[in-house]
Amino acid sequence: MSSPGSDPKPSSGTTLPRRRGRPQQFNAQDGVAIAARLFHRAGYEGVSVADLTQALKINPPSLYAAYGSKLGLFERAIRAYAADELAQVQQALRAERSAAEALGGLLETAAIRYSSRPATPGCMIATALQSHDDAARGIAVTLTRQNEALLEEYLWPSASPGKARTIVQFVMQNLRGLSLNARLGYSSDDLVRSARIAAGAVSDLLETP
Amino acid sequence: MSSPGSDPKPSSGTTLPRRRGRPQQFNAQDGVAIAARLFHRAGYEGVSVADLTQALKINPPSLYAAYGSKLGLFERAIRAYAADELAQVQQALRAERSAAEALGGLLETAAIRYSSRPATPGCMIATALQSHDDAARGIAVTLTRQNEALLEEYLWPSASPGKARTIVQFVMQNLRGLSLNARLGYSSDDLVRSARIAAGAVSDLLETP
DNA sequence: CAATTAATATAGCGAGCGCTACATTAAACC
DNA sequence: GGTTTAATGTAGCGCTCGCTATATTAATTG
Repeated sequence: MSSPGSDPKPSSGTTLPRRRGRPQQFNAQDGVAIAARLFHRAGYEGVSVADLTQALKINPPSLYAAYGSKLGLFERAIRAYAADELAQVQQALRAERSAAEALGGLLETAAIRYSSRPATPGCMIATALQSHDDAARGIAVTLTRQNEALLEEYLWPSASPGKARTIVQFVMQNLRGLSLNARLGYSSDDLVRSARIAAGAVSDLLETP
Repeated sequence: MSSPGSDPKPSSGTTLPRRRGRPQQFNAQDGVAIAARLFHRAGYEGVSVADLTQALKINPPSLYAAYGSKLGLFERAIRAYAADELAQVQQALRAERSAAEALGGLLETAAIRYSSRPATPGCMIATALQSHDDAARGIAVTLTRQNEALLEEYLWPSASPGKARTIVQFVMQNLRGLSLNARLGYSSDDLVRSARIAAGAVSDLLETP
């Protein structure tokens, strides 16, 4: 009966020998994913604790026991989202092709991603960048700075540091514009068209030394 | 004593023969300008009625008597802002030069405008586009659609309707990205550099028929 | 001078917010 | 079984939100 293997919902990746006390009746990781969807759609302040507890089918004390606070859950949600996006982006960059092609692919796939799930349009991080809550926005700023730094380092073999910085800023500017336009309801085709124009400009920049 | 000329603060542009009742002790137009600054900085939901009454040095009933509601004041504020911006944009477009130069100038001056007043960075409309309040966002969407339509019509002599639409979407995407980057604290030089890259892409699009 | 009209100041309503005290329930330990 | 540990459900705290009822003040009107 008490064998570890019978644990139906291990909240961590490794199978633990189930702790004492009443077991958690919901999966905390699933909760993060659900919260991420809500926060992506409506932003940090657009989602209330009541919304979250209703979506996770738990009561407030369970949420606070599991995540500490609304902000704590938001941080876990946006970090999970960022890790997911980062994996996709790095896959786009790691492919054996030129930096121009890679950045073009990055822009184009972003355009598609931003508009492929109408319930969660745009980029969650770009959306969170404009929260009025200082702490929530701070988390988004930190994540976006990390992504900018990563892109910049990726470009160092292909461009001077200054030029890399310029290109990254232009790319981020367009990604953020794409995210906003996706949230405004622009079609996937429209977004891809605009992404390709930006990609062309990046390509020109990389070609002229 | 009761001559109209002695009216110290006519709330309307025309000098009225002062109505009956206790006179308004604040200038409603000034109030709109002050509110516009607050809303520009912090967005619709980032400014409370208490913030507004404190900034206008009035009590809530006076605000509601003058503007109807917080949303009413926001609408007057953002419309005033939009009219102001529209005048500057139309001046940029009306100049006798090519569409490419005009759009390039539009992008560049926007980059400068968005970063010239650190207390109110970015574009107020672009910022308001992401409010969580449906009514406030709706007003911003309406204004931005009007601006898009205007830009599109401006381009009709220079490009096919489809191409005009594409160019406008790309320009708006970059304006919105510039606005967000301005709010993130990017320097004026950085913004202008990115704006010029976008302008170059627009120029290319207009040159290739 | 009243009577009328309108903007003011005081004070607080109802609702929603993030969050928590408290008692209860369900598991592991001995 | 009894004890310990932890997650749960109920209920509601303190606060801020947009907004307003009420009484008061300051002007025009006759």
